Amino acid sequence: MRHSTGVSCGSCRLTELCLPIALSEGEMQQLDDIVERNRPYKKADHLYRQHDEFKSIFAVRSGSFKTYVLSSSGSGRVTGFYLPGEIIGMDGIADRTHANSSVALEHASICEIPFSQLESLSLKLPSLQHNFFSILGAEITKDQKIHTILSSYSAEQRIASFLLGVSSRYARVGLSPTRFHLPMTRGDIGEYLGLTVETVSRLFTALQKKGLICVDNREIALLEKDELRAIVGADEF
Amino acid sequence: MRHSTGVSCGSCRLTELCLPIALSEGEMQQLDDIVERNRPYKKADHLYRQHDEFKSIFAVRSGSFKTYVLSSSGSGRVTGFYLPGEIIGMDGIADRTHANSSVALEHASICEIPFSQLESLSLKLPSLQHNFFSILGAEITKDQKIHTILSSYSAEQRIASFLLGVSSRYARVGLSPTRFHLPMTRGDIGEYLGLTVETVSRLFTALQKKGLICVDNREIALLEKDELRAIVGADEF
DNA sequence: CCACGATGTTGATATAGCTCAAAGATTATT
DNA sequence: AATAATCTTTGAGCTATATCAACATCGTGG
Repeated sequence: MRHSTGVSCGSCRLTELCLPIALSEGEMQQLDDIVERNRPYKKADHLYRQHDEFKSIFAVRSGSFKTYVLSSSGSGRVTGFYLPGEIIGMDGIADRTHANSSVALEHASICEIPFSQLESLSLKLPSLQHNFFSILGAEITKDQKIHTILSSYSAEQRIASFLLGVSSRYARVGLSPTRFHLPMTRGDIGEYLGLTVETVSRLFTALQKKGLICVDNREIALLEKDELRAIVGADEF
Repeated sequence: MRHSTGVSCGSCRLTELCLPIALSEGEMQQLDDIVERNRPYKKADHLYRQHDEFKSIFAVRSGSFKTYVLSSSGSGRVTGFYLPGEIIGMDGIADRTHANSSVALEHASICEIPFSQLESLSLKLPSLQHNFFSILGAEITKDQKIHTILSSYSAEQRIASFLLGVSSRYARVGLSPTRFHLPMTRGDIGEYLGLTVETVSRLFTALQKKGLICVDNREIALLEKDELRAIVGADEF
């Protein structure tokens, strides 16, 4: 079901960060033809649910999403956050079934790219195939980095790393890397980082007391990025 | 540098688990032509190192590898183990530089697939492109599962999950899912699972005392798989 | 074949982060 | 605007796992 929005890849402000990087006019038009720009999503709307059949990947145009899995014991675990210019849904490629659920954290709009059509078009457009390989590779690199964070960082390092990560992701789409709004709850952050809500909250407070950040509910200012980097220690960011 | 081994994708026992799944004779021949079957690797030989230029992905033909990153503080963290029939090196696709180092845990042999040639050939062979997308997708799904394990499982659950995971990976290549040899040290397992060597060792002992496994140094027998599954709790394996 | 470094085990103690609890702040609903 | 629901913060005590230490075993190179 096509929703008329007047938006096209060519006119999208995120073109340079998304699938169409380095595509020619004509190529972009072909990609444009398979992209579906659905109705906007509102907070708590699901893009797909765990075990749903995998049909498409989704580019976040505005707003944000989280992905999560439910353990059989009921409590969920957040597996990722997706901001504008990022791609959701690659967890379904391998076995044609989504391994996560995906839900909007706020009003959001997406571009849906039917996977089978993306595959066909990738055979014709070498640049598109190349871009998509890169996007899959970037997802792998990102996931492995979180592996390292979860297996070896202290709670303070995790939070510092998380804030710096969000910062550079906002910077990527032209937003401020030092003042931003967190679309997710402390609980979501905790589930994502393997910490409890209480620990997340305490560390936000502690980092504020040290003067490294300024917290006003979900509004965050990074005051001393270098000191945050020093906490993380590694050669990242 | 080509090494003559008399081995081809067509004659490889792992064909059905590797890149060539569902390729025709002729297609497989074309893939075969770009695969390089290098000299065997011996224990502690590196396949590539962190920051090396990314040129190829590698299929493990025999033996095993681990991938790891070194934190600036010196101590490494293991990011993955690779057994026969599995693909290493996808951590370099996105930014053309390997994010991990990769080292043989024992005598091993691999098939090297130069990435640029794989890309070109994927444009011509839809099945190959499809397979490679699936392999990348599977890596993503696997990494996200570890995310969940590290962010929410107890030490005992991590070890049980790890053993069941290794079991099914050996089963996949036709080896016993109940009796197998672990190619990695307790320390490697600990780094991978975010635990200390001591905790890993203690849990092996504890699971043995409970009668769920039998441990003889690196030789493992899974005696009560169902109980191991019950420990993990989730709906996995 | 011996010796030495690497690996594995076990015990005692410390601590980072969890759990439980309760109250305050924000957001959603009627 | 009032009320309910969700989210956030803070405190006090607990526990799973880390740390430190000592010893046992394995396997590899001389």
